[in-house]
Parts: sequence; structure tokens; C-alpha cells
Amino acid sequence: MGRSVARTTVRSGIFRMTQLDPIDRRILEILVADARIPLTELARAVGLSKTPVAQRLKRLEESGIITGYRAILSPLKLGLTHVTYVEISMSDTRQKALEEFNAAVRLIPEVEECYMIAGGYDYQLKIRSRDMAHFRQVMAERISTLPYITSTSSYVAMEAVVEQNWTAI
Amino acid sequence: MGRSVARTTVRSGIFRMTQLDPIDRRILEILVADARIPLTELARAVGLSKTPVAQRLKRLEESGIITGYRAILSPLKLGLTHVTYVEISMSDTRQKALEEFNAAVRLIPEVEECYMIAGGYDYQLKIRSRDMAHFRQVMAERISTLPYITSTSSYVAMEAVVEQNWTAI
DNA sequence: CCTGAAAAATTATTCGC
DNA sequence: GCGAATAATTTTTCAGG
Repeated sequence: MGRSVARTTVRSGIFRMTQLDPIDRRILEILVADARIPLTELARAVGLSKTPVAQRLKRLEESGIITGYRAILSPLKLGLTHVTYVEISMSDTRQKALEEFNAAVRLIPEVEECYMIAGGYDYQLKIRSRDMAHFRQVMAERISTLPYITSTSSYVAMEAVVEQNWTAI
Repeated sequence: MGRSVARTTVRSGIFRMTQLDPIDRRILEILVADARIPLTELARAVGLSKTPVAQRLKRLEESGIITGYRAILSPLKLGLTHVTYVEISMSDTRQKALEEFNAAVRLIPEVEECYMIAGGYDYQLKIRSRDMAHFRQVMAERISTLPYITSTSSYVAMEAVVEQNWTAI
């Protein structure tokens, strides 16, 4: 079969910051760029035979370094290019309130990212939507009704300069 | 073969916001959760035979909706859990300056995300690093030397509540 | 811990309906 | 779009260094 999707270019230089075995690191770099590469090709690319590469791969998966394999989609083609960051301040930052908030946030499909932040506000959400109208709807119906919110500030993204995607929680 | 990686759970409700054919949407949902599912299984999951599913898949790939397939890694296991958002203000926001800045940002592996923002500041960067020391090094050596910067503010993430990953530029 | 080749299993493609 | 037959690819195993 000739795979009809080009290998995604991934800026994987970050892996150099890691204390992995160099061959494991190379395996990860290749797999992050092309999750469907056959073992045969992968082995050739790292300069070993299939047996040790299969072992290494299995170890990387079972140790949880590789958490899965995903298709990567084009937001442009899906009509989901509108990105907004929402900063949220909380009225209650005790553990129970935060956990309640976290659980509620995780139910909103438009939330692509949510971090608790140290500093001026409490949470930062990245919202992906079709357009401004869709974003406003998400804000009105899902975000502003989250528990313990006191205020929000929204910042609309005008251009995506870098969007990297190889991490999982 | 028993694949030893569990299918990643992906909150793919966002695809409902899309005007795709329901079967194509289902195919995407499955592939975003498990890029390595065999055609046979995929066909069974969507309730069609292999032939039409192979055609649909090819169409989704060739139309650019699916841009690639990636392994997803654990930042925790890699020791890359330190996330910081950096807001940047620019001294020059003319097109040429912005393009120069964009090109320079794309060379920094620790930059996981970079958007041009409408509002109080000009860019927001998401930096992934090993720890605070590593982050400070990135700031000192890579970020603060970017062209046309006037000021930066950094916000450290204390907890990852949602990290979604299915998009590509 | 790695090699190389044989064997086994799985997966994709084709084609008539 | 279906299903079976065919073809191709891929993974696993194993003897040997």
C-alpha cells in the first residue's frame, strides 16, 4: 500500500532535552512524525534489525512514554480555525471548588486546553470554534456558567504561528 | 497482534460542530482516538464494508482533512511537564517585522504553541520545558532575543486540566 | 543486546454482483 | 455499497553470534 498522507513535519528538537537513550529518542521522533510507519521501515531508519526495535517499541508503549496514536486533522478543512484564549478568575480556590471546576471544564468539547495558572488570574482556557458567533455561544452557554467564576477576559487569536501536537496528559 | 497501547480517549464532541457526513465524522473520531486501527476493524465500527471505508479514508487523506498520524507521548514520562505562557509585546507590528518574528519563533523547539493575539499584547507563546531552570534558560537565550520584542510577561501553569491534541496548522 | 531469515499472521486490494 | 478471493505487507519467532 502506498500511504497517501505525507509524513507530518514535527519540530521534535524538544526531545533532545530528554535523557532517553538516543535510539529510543530517534524512534520517538520518527513515530511522532508518522505513527503508521511499519516496523521494517522504522528498524531501517534507526539502523537496527526488527527484533530490537520491536522490543524497544514495546517497552516505550508499556512504560507509558507512548500513550497512543492519533490522526491529526486540519482545523482549516474542518472549519474550526477560530481560537480564543479565555482567562478566568475564581471566587473560591479551595481544592474542592477547583476539582468541581476542572470536572465541568472537561465536559466542554470546544475547550482544547485548560491550565491552572499561577499569577494574576486562575485558569487559562483555549477555545476552538467555527467563528465568533460560535465562540460567543460557547461563552454564554458553557463557560460563563462554570462554577465559582468571578470574571473572564477573552483574547482572540489572529494567526496560528506554531501549533505543536505530540503531548498527552 | 495485540496492540499494547490502549486507545486514547479523545473528547471529540467538537466534530459535531462540523458539517461532515456522519460516517466520515465517525471515521475521524475513531482515527483520532486510534490512528493504527486496521481498515477491517474501522469498517466494522462504522457499519460498512471495507471497500467504501477505504474510499472514504483515501478521500479524507487526499482532501487534507487528515494531515497525518502521530504518536502521542507523555510529558510526565519525558520529564517535560513545566508549561509556561509568555505574553509578548512588539515594538513593530508591520508585516515584515511580524514575519521575521514568526520565522524566529518557529526555530525554538520549546515553543509548543504561538498565536498572534488581538488585544492587550501581541503574541502568546506556550513554552514546554523540564523545569523552571530550563524555562529560564529558554527565556534568556531564545525568547528574549527574538526580534522586535519590547516586553514579556510569563505565567506558569500549575496544573494541566485539559490538553487536547488532534489539530495541525 | 543484536542479526538475519523463515514462518505465521494480519491487512489491503480487487472484482463480480 | 457488499463479500469473497487474491495479493501484498507486516509481525513474530528462532537459531546463532
